[in-house]
Amino acid sequence: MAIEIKISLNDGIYLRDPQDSALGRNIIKFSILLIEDIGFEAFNFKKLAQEMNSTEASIYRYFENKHLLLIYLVSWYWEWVAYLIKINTLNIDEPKRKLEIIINSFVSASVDNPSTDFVDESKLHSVIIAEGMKAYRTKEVDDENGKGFFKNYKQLINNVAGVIMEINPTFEYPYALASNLFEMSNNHIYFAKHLPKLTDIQVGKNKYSEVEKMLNYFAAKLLGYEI
Amino acid sequence: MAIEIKISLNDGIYLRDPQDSALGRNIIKFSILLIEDIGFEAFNFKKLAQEMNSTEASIYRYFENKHLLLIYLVSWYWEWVAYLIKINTLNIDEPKRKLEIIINSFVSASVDNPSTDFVDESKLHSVIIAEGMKAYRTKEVDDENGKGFFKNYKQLINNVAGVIMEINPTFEYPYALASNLFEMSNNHIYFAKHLPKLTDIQVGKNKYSEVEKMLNYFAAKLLGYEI
DNA sequence: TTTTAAATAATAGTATAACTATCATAATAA
DNA sequence: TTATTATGATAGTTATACTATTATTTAAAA
Repeated sequence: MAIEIKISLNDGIYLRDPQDSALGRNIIKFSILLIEDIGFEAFNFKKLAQEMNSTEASIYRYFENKHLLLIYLVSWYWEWVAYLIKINTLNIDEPKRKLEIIINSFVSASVDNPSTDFVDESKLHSVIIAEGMKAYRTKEVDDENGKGFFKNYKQLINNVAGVIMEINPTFEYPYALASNLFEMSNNHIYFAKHLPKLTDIQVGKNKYSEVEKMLNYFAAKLLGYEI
Repeated sequence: MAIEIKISLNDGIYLRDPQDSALGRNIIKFSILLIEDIGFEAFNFKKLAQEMNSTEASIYRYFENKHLLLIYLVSWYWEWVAYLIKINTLNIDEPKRKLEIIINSFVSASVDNPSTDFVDESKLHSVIIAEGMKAYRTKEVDDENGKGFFKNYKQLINNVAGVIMEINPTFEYPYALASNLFEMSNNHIYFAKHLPKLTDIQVGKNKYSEVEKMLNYFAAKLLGYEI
């Protein structure tokens, strides 16, 4: 029996909570698959409706537009990573070990760890790597940030920054390092796949161990400890 | 008298070279202003035509679509930064000092250093910070990379990686550090302006000295030297 | 169980975006 | 001066991003 987690997200993002109905869950499920397949620019609600045997109008009852659907997916991902970090660091006291687990969670949020049957975390991770930043690189960012749409991300970074400060209380850039580790993780997986001249690491199919090693190295050097 | 630099960009990006005509230069000039103003998603050729008192059809004779125009702007920016780095490191031998100049160029490519009268480098920098990554986070990236559309970026990173290897020949991630310094620079300027909880630094109006300080600190720590 | 309400489907319609085509006119080059 | 090319003016096509309406199914309440 699968444990069902109800992920808690800002209800301003959606018109009707997609977790509460079969149609809603289908929207999430198929949007991840379709965005991964054709990319966010080519993705639209008409194609999504076709893919899931529903109608455009039905999808519009859940999300105002595809931009807000992307924010939903991205928020889901952030919550999912936060959850992974939480359960995997529950019994850990050593902050350096905690950061190692955090980095592992950034890199391998993909693997073998399903939260629900309708979200394929591995594909969601692919979507985040390729499209995630488009959720907050828009002219609406200030308005949407004011509405709390990005609080999951800020919360996640806040938690990571806390661990960084535990490791080295005099380090001047805990928040910047935290967000950079997350962004760098996604960036360099993307670079390795598409623009390899921009990185030194290589990745295999869902094998991101070199990225993990690099992030651990960066963190250790910056915070002044040996791995 | 202003020195006119003809920037050399991959001619697959455009249909007709915008540098070669008044209309073309206007397209570049006004697209920067308009994208900065309304954002890339809301930007289109019809609005651009209105803004510059021309027609949609005329603009389409220069660029296939707005995506390729963005690639053009981004490539211009990369070339511009590379040029800045080149002239400012001409007489510098010390690689640490070179990296300092590189970081300064990433951060303040904006200020007081016009290359041409039709490109406002400061506004272009703003556009790159907010929209730059959208040029290469698309489903077409592999195809376009194959056509050489991103070679300006790869070249720039290659040069920076060269300096990094001069400083520390045993450092394992010269390309990743180079691209990360560039991406981090734009990211944290953006974060400081729009999502300040994701960073530790603050920025003023075109005053990015804290970003510069942070990047210098990161570089020094990672490469093992004192600033 | 029926009746009522709510969710979804089916269909149609509008406005705008993203182009393409055609022809006239202006500027430039041969 | 004529031929060529660039631009402008205008119109048209297809696709996207929605909104509206009504019918039908499903679920909840009485």
